Amino acid sequence: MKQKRPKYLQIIDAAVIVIAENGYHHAQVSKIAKQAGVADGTIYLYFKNKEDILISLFQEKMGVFIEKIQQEIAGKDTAAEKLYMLIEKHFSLLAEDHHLAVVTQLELRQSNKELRLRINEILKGYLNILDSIIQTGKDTSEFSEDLDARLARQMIFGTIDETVTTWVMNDLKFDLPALAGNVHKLLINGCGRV
Amino acid sequence: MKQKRPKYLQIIDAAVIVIAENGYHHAQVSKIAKQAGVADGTIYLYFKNKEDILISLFQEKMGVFIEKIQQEIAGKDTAAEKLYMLIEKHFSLLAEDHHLAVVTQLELRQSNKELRLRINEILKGYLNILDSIIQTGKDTSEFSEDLDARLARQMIFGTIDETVTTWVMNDLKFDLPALAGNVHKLLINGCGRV
Amino acid sequence: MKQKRPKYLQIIDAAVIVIAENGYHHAQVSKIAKQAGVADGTIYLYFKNKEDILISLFQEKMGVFIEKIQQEIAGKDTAAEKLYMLIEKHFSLLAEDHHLAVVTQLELRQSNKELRLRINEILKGYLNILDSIIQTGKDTSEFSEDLDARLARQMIFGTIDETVTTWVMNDLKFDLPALAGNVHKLLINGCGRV
Amino acid sequence: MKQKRPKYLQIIDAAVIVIAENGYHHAQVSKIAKQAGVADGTIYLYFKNKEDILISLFQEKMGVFIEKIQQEIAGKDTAAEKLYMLIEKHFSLLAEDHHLAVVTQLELRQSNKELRLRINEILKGYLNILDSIIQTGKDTSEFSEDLDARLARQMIFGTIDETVTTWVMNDLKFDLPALAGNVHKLLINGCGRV
DNA sequence: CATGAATGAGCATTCATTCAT
DNA sequence: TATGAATGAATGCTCATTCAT
Repeated sequence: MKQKRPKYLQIIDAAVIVIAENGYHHAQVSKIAKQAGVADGTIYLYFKNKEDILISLFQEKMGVFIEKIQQEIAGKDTAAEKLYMLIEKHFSLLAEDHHLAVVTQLELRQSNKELRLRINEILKGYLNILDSIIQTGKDTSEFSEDLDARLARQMIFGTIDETVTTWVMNDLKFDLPALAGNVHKLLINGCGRV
Repeated sequence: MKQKRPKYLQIIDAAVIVIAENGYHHAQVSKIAKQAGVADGTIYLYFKNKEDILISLFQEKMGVFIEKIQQEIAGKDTAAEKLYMLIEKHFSLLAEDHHLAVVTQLELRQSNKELRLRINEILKGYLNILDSIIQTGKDTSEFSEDLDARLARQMIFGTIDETVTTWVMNDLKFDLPALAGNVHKLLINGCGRV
Repeated sequence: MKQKRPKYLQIIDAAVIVIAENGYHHAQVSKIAKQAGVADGTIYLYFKNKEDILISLFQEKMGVFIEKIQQEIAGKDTAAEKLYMLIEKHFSLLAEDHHLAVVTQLELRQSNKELRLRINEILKGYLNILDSIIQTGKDTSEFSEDLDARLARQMIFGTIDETVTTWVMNDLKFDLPALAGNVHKLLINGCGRV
Repeated sequence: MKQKRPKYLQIIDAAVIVIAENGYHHAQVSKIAKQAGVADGTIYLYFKNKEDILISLFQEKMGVFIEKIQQEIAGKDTAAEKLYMLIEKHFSLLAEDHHLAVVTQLELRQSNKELRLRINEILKGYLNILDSIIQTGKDTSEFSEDLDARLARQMIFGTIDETVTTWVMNDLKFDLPALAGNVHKLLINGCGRV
């Protein structure tokens, strides 16, 4: 598996740094190669093309992201508790890695539609977690049973995503994890029984 | 009336079509000119450069968008009614103009950070409407008085935007305006008293 | 005759100013029109094309230049005196009109070979004066009778021209007319009997 | 030896040919690349931009030019002899390379002021040789001790340059090196004691 | 005579990808 | 595996000139 070779991750980490510091459109393959300490041609021994670097980057980072969140919510029983842990972890993981935050919220969105669709594919792992939380909420009667699961998922994801994007657009100045409580309250209200 | 600058709007409308059909990165100035039925050089009699076309496009279309929404909500008294009209109009206006929907949800987001910041500036007009609805809700006690206005705005905008983007990403297949009622219920719950 | 119409000279004077201030390659027809206070299209009622403006400019200004120099040297009897007056007048006329100096020494030389050949045609009037001075010198035995007239003319013209160009390249800082005496001495030596 | 950068000289030689044959303003980078037998992009591995090609061209060719002239005059004792060798070599070197003659006398002068200033910088090496010859002349009492060195340099350079330009403008038809003797006589007279 | 909106040909430069070593 | 020199397609913008009014 290519993931096991050290240069694979080395190049992905270099890509995150180069994209965060130079922006998506100025992140040339040669810059990534230099940052990774390899020759330009070496990139193509580990990735099919430039797009493959970006896909793999998102896949790799999102994989870790999802895994950590799942660990956090595994021990919780209620949907409310699970949702809180998800929001809190989502915010704190990005607050800990500014480069990654910039890359996922701003830069990677400048890619074309095709790449965005493939990124959406990867995102499904995250959305599945949301679906399972919503289902939990219905099972425990925390949420209304006729709650539209897809819309609820869009509300939760849209709200979290918009909040993070606003934070990044504001140059990561305010304390993102501190908002977890209020965001959680809003979303629980939205999903809850009236 | 804008009849005095027919070519200006002619070029903007051409840009929407060309970007929607070819994607942001393949929307060459010459294609826009051909679509508008003018010479390449004519573009530069009305716009400073290519970026100026995009800014102006967003400004022009968003201006009409905001105006129509404001007309809809002006006659309503409660925050709930205002919010419903906003969601319904937002969805139906985009459902009526698929080209514009694709351009604003997908293509224009591929622009660089600078352009994105200028687009955000223009978006503030829309966000101001949201703020005034939230304020109305607090005044009428529909919403909790300690509701965090900024987060509420992010939830409303994030949810609506995510819903529209999902619709566009699904090739505009499902009935977007039909979702207005459920989205409204979710958001009102979220903002409401517990 | 087109020369009699006031706008003809108005446009030529505007061209001198615009070229001097913006450089040959940034002297657009529209700038010249604006400086002359006429519409772009009006230029083409008086000149065939842009090149015609430049040719006419040189012709018009060089005509006055030659006339004034001829008046100065007409009353002198010796070649030495005539040459001195020519040098002195050449220097002082350009020192009096910095715009014209910049245009003839620097900017007009950036034109293509064809235009340069036509400018050379016009310059022949000036070179004829030099030839007549050299002939005078031979007649009066001031100059050696086997002096190569063409080379002598090139030496005189080359030296004067190089001196003026050096002055312009040095931003017209030093006192050009003050050099007339020394330049004259050098050239008279060069042409003179050994 | 410059064998280490064969493509560098290859491109410069191609540029001389392309500019001589097409004129400065029609010497596109792609034409130079094709003439040099490399891809367009390869040009930019060796030169910063198009202007850099022209600067380097002049530098490279003028460097060789100056070196050869210095070798010629090194063995001579008198200013007169040195000046003769300089003129003769200057004429014969250009007579041997018509392309280079056209490029330096006509085409490169069509560049903008900035480029011309940089060319003047490079020319200083040549002018320094003239200065040293003039100094030699003063030392040996061949030249008047109160000869204005700067004007003398301008006379020598102006005369030689004007002669070469006239030759180029006449389509290199007459025998340039054959003029060396007469030009030399004129200049020595000009600088000499009366 | 005068206007000025409209035209459209022309070109330097970047950068993802390849391949001989 | 690893290198890095070489490739070549692709595009926004300017400005001299025209012509309907």
